[in-house]
Amino acid sequence: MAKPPATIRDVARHAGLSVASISRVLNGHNHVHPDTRKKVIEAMNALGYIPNAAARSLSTAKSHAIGVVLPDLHGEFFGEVVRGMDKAASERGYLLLLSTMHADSRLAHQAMGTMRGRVDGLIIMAPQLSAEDLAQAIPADLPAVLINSPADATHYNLRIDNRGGVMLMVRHLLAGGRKNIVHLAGYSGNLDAAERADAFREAMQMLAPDLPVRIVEGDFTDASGEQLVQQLLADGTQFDAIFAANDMMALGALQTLRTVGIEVPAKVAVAGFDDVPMARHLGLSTVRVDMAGIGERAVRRLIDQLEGSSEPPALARQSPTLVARASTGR
Amino acid sequence: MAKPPATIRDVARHAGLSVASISRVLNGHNHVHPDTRKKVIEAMNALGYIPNAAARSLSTAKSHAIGVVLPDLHGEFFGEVVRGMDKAASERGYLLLLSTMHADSRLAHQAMGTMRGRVDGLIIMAPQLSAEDLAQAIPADLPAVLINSPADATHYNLRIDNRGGVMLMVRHLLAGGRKNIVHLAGYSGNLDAAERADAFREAMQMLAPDLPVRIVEGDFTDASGEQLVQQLLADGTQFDAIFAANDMMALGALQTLRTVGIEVPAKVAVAGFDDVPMARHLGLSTVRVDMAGIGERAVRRLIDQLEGSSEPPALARQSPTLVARASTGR
DNA sequence: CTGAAAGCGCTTACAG
DNA sequence: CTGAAAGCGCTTACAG
Repeated sequence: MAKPPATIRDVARHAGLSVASISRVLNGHNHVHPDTRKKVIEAMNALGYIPNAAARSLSTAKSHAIGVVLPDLHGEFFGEVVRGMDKAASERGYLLLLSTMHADSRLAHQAMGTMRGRVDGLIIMAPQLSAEDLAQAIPADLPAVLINSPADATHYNLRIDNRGGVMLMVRHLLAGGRKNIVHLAGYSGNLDAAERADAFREAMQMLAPDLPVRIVEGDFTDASGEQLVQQLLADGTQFDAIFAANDMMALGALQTLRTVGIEVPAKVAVAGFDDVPMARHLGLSTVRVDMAGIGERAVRRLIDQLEGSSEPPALARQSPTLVARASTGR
Repeated sequence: MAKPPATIRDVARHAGLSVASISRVLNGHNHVHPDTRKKVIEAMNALGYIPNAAARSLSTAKSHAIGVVLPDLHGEFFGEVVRGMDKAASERGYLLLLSTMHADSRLAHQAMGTMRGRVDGLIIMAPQLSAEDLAQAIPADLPAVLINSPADATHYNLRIDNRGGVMLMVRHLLAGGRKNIVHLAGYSGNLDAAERADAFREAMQMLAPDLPVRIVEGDFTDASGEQLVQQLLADGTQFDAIFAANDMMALGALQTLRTVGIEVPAKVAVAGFDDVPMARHLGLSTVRVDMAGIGERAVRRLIDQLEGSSEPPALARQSPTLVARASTGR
């Protein structure tokens, strides 16, 4: 508010040098005499000089900022993934420009448009967009890395290794002696839900070909988990394990089982996917996805790309881990 | 990657006008002939023109970006508060530059320094910093709005109305006929913990002057909630209600009570503060704070300040609401 | 209502 | 190793 901030010219004047020299030490160039460097640094400190980022960007055509476009993430995930991104970005001297995006693809387009010209690249998480809408929304001239988004031949896409995670849990349930496992799937429009259901089928086929494979579809809410299990009971379906496509549905299942007095894990084992904090609290076995790790990897990869050490686009998978708790055994 | 993006000169050439005219319609200035405006818009569309944000910032000395400095927020809070901020910011045409900050005050300083020159103002949430460290870390020339931070005469500070929230819950517990309420406080270094404990004392004094006031100190973790209640039981303390300073401690309390077979709410009512998702699931009564609302208000207020309609700095409070569930009565 | 031109604060060949 | 100068792409008085 008081005096206008010092510019590079003020520093040059103060140090008795040219602006070019100031710029050189600012950017860590070689070919600067140690004495000169010292004088410059003193002058900068004396004036409390901070380079103007806009001027810098205009000159270099680089913003050193990364745009992050995320959906309306529920629960912890938002915080976790952003934390990972922030870590990776700040380590490499980048700043994060954030925009949450709603399911509407027009808004997605708009969100990315606003960022264009202000960021060097984009990280996009758009599980709810179609491949076409997504392709349309990404500005053609901006490097981008995708997270949990529909396939796309031109961008690096980081996804959860759903197959691996499901395999871990199915193996765990079978090892516990379960014979009749029912999978509560998420709603079919969701990429991860679909992959988990497919993976369940495959895992059963592979690990226990003569056991029955049952899949019923819910919508990722606890209410649907409750309902689905009520339905199974009403139908007289035999089962000794419930493997839900996410923790919320698993919690719903637990709720119903408790209500009707079916012991967990004695009679029925229950497992989820995600490892929300509640899972630990309720002793729910689950599959943990390292969201912070995904955020970190995505940013690292984007920066590598921006700075030239890029490899061809690919589909990478973040491996989940098994978290065994009381709900699947003692 | 292909051709370099169009500049304002390209648009001017394409439209057969001067760059000044392009700029005028871009900025919605009056005194532009409708025909001219039309030509400009056509040219912009034809070239897919997007103004260069850096050049704009350099000219206007405004970035239309807001820096957000948040601590390592646990759980949902991070996502919720950012969502609120993003909403308010995008409504007014601002972008959010995000940086998470760790407890270390040097890092706080650094985080804010990086933002300086790239943002028009700052939103800072620094519950863990001392007033001095905070004052030191905020660049003097940047407008800033504080959230849940130590008092400061020069900035608007938005905090949770802990008194109001505690009052609601104490009134609720008393209305349920509880006579011996024990408050599980958070660790004393925390601002909100201290306010909640004080507020508890005051509320009891005011609403039920002849009932005993008991406060024991924990540290906001569920483990400390478990421990504290075990201790109360071991000491033979009489109580028919536990009001914890946050939900995690309340969950710990529930855990201990269940373990030893004390019925909730028949024998002991349990209440928390925050309304984490788990609270709903476990039927825990609590006090809900609208974090998204806080984020929204903070951003609105900062933008008002940036755009001139500022009022003097003040301490504002976001009112919580009572969420009564099974743990405090039927 | 429109255009020519200066200026915002940097970076970077180009000379020296 | 250092400096003078052009240029990045806008905005905005200043004339007309």
